[in-house]
Amino acid sequence: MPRGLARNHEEKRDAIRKTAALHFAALGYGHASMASAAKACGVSKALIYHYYDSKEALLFDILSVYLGALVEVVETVSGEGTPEEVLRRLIQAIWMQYQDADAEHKLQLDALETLPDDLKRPLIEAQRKIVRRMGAALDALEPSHLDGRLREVTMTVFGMLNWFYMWHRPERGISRADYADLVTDMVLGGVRGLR
Amino acid sequence: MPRGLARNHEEKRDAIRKTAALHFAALGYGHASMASAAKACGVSKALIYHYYDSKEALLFDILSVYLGALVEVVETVSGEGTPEEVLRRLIQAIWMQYQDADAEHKLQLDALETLPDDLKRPLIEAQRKIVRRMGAALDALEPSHLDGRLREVTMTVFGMLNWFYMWHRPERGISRADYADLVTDMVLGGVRGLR
DNA sequence: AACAGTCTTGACCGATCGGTCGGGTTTGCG
DNA sequence: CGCAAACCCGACCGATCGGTCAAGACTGTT
Repeated sequence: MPRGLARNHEEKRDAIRKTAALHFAALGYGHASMASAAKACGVSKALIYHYYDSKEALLFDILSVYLGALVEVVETVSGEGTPEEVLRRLIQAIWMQYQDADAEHKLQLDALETLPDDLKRPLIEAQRKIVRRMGAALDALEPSHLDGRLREVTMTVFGMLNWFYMWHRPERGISRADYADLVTDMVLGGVRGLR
Repeated sequence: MPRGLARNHEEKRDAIRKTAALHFAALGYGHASMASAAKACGVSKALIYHYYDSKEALLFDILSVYLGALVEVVETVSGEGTPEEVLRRLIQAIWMQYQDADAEHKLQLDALETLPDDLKRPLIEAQRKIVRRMGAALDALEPSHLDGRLREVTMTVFGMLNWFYMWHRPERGISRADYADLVTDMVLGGVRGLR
């Protein structure tokens, strides 16, 4: 029984995953090739296939790691304090997790649909967990006020958050933390504004 | 000087543009091929190249027609009435224009960046016109209240609107018109909620 | 009727796609 | 040390990509 995995096996896999995510996000998953991704990673294409079975498997791993971390963060946000405080902490937590993961986030939006159903399913389930948590935090704000519109209101929140990377330029405009508070304030006021 | 364009030249071009937009949006622009688009249109690939110079030119025409119509609608919304009424009409107008253009809208989000700069520029300019109009409508709501945050608040509105197609299923949930009003109400309340 | 140019197609092009293969080098277990 | 498997690569594969071409059918102008 000679030789197991190299000590740095996981690190190298991590590096490929991260760099490939940046590359796929920059060029678009459909336009980016495995050859160009390999060049971006500074390794041969064959080496990527040593770590991953296929382009699809690589994409799945990128999204799976990203969404897994997001779910964990969301589910560990404490539920103490007023509903307003809980919502603010939840939005802040999601928002800080998005940081440094713009590529993975963008990839999730434009390439998740290209995965076959059996790979898509667990990722969708992770998204659902996150959405459910946000829905619960919103529902706690004004009992019975959001009846029948909880789903739609929840989605407006994710719309504000997910749209961010489409227009924000790091060098100008407000900080991420400030934007999270801005969104929280608008949601709090917006929910009260619903008649 | 024999023969000009066929009487139905424009109609056939329109049909190709519309069907290709649906096809590109369904498969993703990067994954969809001209051969598959041709099959979806029920014509040969060579015929598409009779009407369009390249895949890029086809994409540009799709986005150009779409954004052109959107700009026109946005710029003809009347400015009469209270600022709240103007905002509501503007959001309704954008929203109704999005209808039946989900494919073009989605395409704009995931493929615009793949165009070369000289083709991208006029489309970005069209987007800017729409954004400016929304910004002005928001700025009129609470003078001096949005100072320095107008850009970010404007983007939250487009986030709520643009995110819609990612989660909405036509057969369930609220109608488009109701969602437009929901967004308007949340924006009005949200802006007041900003401290 | 003759002709120029549109309309339409299937066959075809070089390039690139995702993926594989044979083989060289390295490394840990026996 | 010996050797099997991990690690790594250049070269290669069939398929498909965006795009072209030659040619037949059709049509409005002269």
